[in-house]
Amino acid sequence: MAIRPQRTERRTDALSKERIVGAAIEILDTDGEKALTFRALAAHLETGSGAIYWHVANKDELLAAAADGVIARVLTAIPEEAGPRESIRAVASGAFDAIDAHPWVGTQLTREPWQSAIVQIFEAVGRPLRALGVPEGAQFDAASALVSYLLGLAGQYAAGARLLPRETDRSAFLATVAERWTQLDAARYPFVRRVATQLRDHDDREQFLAGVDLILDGIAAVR
Amino acid sequence: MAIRPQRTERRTDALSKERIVGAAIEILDTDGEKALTFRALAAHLETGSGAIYWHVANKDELLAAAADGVIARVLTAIPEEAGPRESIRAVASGAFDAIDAHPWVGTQLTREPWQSAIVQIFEAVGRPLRALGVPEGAQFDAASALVSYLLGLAGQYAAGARLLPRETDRSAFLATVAERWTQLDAARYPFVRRVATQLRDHDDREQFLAGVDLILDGIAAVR
DNA sequence: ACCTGAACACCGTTCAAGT
DNA sequence: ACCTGAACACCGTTCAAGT
Repeated sequence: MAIRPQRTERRTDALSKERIVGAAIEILDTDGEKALTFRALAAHLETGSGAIYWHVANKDELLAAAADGVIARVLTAIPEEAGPRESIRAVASGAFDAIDAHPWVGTQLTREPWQSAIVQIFEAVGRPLRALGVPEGAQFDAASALVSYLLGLAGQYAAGARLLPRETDRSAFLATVAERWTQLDAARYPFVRRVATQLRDHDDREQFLAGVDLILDGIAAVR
Repeated sequence: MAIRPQRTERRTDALSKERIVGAAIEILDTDGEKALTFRALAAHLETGSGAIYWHVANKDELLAAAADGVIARVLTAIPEEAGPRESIRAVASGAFDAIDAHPWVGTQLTREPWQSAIVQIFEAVGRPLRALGVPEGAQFDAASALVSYLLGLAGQYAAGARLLPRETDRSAFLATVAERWTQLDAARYPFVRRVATQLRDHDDREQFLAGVDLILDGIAAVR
């Protein structure tokens, strides 16, 4: 209702790590992992490719910062008040949704285990373990198992997205793989053939959370 | 004791997919992932880089074939007579050892979930589930969880190896990361700080198998 | 049918030169 | 201090030309 005064548009032309990372995320989201090059990024920011190196050490740092930004946003959105088990499930499903929305995050997370995004996830998954009654000595293994599982699925999911540029949807992709599974040698691959139809019809998110529950059940069993 | 006759060295000069994959594995093992280029491979095989494309579609296929070869060898070495749980543990530790010996396998496995090596692992891990008493409807999720976990760890392990060219050993690397963890903000990272010393002192293989047991316990609990 | 190796179309990164 | 953009040192892949 109020007529806003002509804003004296603050110039944001100056390069900064934030602007660079933001532009990188934009390119990754809209055009995919392969599209992020320093040349494309420089064009997007209307600068020279060398300028980026003034603010960012190299491409690894750029990708790590981009993944860190996405994950940090997801983790801060998780309510703290929930019980420990719900809290861990919330972290896991938050991470899943982030990777679903930004498949390149899945690729990046599996590239450097010591990067900030991983440490954040490790903390968020590990902290509730004490309240869950897991003995001190078992918490490190338990948190590592959860994080490894999450990263494994993240990697597979990202690989799928890397294959499908945009056209095919995931269910068509799964149907193709399932079809291939049914044609495997019956003597060598009885199990794979048997579950091929389940591959075709399953829901990724549900299956991911089923795995988290499996691990949580295992953790509870040890306790 | 017996004096072997002068062997009439069979000429194996002709290129073939096997020879190419064998040479690729050799380069990957001795010089690391980055060293495998078509130029290096061609030099190793004393041919032109274009010749390789007559036998192999592209680099993805080459890497998949290399990983497939390593994994197939590991899986056939596993005794069938063991109980279902021991069988799954044997597959997991076999895969771990293969990735430990050839870290590039870890990278490759996480790149294409539909590749032959993954299907082999999926089969080897899924087949014993029936004998374990897991209901038909739960076997797909259980096998997927085990494979995702394995791939997650494989990726992390490979990333570590990618970082350390050759000099530093893994324990020094873990000590460095652990040291960084102890310097994190106490309010935001209480858990990570608490387990930092465990990171430094833990055994990767033991922790990996602890995770497998955790998942197997979870699977047993559901049953 | 299979091999050769120059050429093409890219990369990430560096660095002298500018402002 | 920060930016420019050509240049460097690579890649994977293609393809005309050979045998």
